Amino acid sequence: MSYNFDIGAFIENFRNSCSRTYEKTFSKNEVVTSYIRKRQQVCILLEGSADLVRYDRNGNRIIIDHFSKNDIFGEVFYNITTNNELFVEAKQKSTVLFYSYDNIASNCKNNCDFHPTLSKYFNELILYKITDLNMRIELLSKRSIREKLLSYFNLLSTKKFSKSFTIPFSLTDLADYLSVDRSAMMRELKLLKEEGFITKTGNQITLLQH
Amino acid sequence: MSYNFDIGAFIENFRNSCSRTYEKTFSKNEVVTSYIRKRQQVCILLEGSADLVRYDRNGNRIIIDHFSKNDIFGEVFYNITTNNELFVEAKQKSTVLFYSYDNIASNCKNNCDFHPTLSKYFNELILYKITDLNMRIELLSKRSIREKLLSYFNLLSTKKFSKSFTIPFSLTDLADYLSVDRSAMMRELKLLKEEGFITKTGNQITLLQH
DNA sequence: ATTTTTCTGTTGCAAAAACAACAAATTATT
DNA sequence: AATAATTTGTTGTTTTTGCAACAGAAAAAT
Repeated sequence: MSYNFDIGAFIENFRNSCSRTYEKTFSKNEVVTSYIRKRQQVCILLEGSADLVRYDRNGNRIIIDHFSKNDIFGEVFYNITTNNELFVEAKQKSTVLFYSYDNIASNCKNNCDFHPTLSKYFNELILYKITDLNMRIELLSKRSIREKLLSYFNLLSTKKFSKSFTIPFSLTDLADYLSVDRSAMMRELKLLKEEGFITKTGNQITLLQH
Repeated sequence: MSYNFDIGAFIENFRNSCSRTYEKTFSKNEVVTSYIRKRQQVCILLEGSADLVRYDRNGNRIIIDHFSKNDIFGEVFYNITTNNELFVEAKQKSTVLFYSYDNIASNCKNNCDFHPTLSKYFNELILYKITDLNMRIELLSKRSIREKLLSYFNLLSTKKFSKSFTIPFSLTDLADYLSVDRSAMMRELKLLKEEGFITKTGNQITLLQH
């Protein structure tokens, strides 16, 4: 995600200005938070990467969302309707800033610099989140693995302003993200290479004009 | 969508209090708006129903989102990254209230009652929108037509607090919404009936304990 | 009231995806 | 540095889905 304003710089400056926020660091595979009951927790990923995942009855893991630096997440964004619990899992050593939505919506009583400013940016933050979710829906609504892969690659390419880019996942996780079988996806990747759509070295992809 | 506050009543009271908003009525299949370039347009559906749709190269129609009374939509929520144009199409006679996001984010210079109040509720509105999008992602990430159907039915059932409910789509549109082939979906519906998961009379579905 | 259009329901067949199982390569861990 | 664990890559087989084509029902238009 990239914003019109420099949220990274903003957070750097303000992260310690209110005692009602706190930071915590998580190691790989640790559960950052789980979405169970309605809490007012909002989280910003300061460093590292994390996934929002669900495990269904069949034991399939679904990566609902993937977060990287400066992404915002939390239960406020996700009214639970299903019985299944959702987890945010750190994919590597990650630092997360926690704060309460109450202190954004109403005013933080602490008279701090942090919350009013965040408040001001909060709208823009969630509009970007919506854009992100819409893109995800567009990906998932593609009818074949090939189309999903190519759409996703185009997306990454557009973000990087380059025909070459790195997949921010392991291929195993990419399959869960696109909600397809991993081996079927591998087969399709192979075909895309053979048919001259892409080149691939490890997680580095280059889109070719076909 | 249902909100904690009565947005319907709010809109009824305030819709005419600012000259910077306007209403328009559309007949069935008319294009309400299209998402092309970055405009500040926000829309609320006062009456009727409408779909956000896209047509891809293969001529497939994808129903990206489905709107009913009091739903909010507009380009602000959707940064266009693909080349494809998006349309909002009225599914029946519909009335839409248009206003500008500028008048929410900054203050409306008109000194009206409408915009400040909307401002206040806007956060909650978009948080509900996010919840909706997340549910959609959960549906689309289901790996089979059967799972998609059952998840969607469970959702409708939960919303209505009843095992019986009406599909708010034609079956043709439902297939586009779940992003599956219509005939394959019909086949699966038939199997679900035969195997005692559901009963179905027209668009009325009842979930049975299996 | 009749015609036209859209929607529902079905089916055979082809194509695509999932499942399963395994070897090789890479990355973590001790 | 050696071992364990995870990820990548591959392929045969089964299952599911998409495609195509059509008839009947329902809804909309004239």
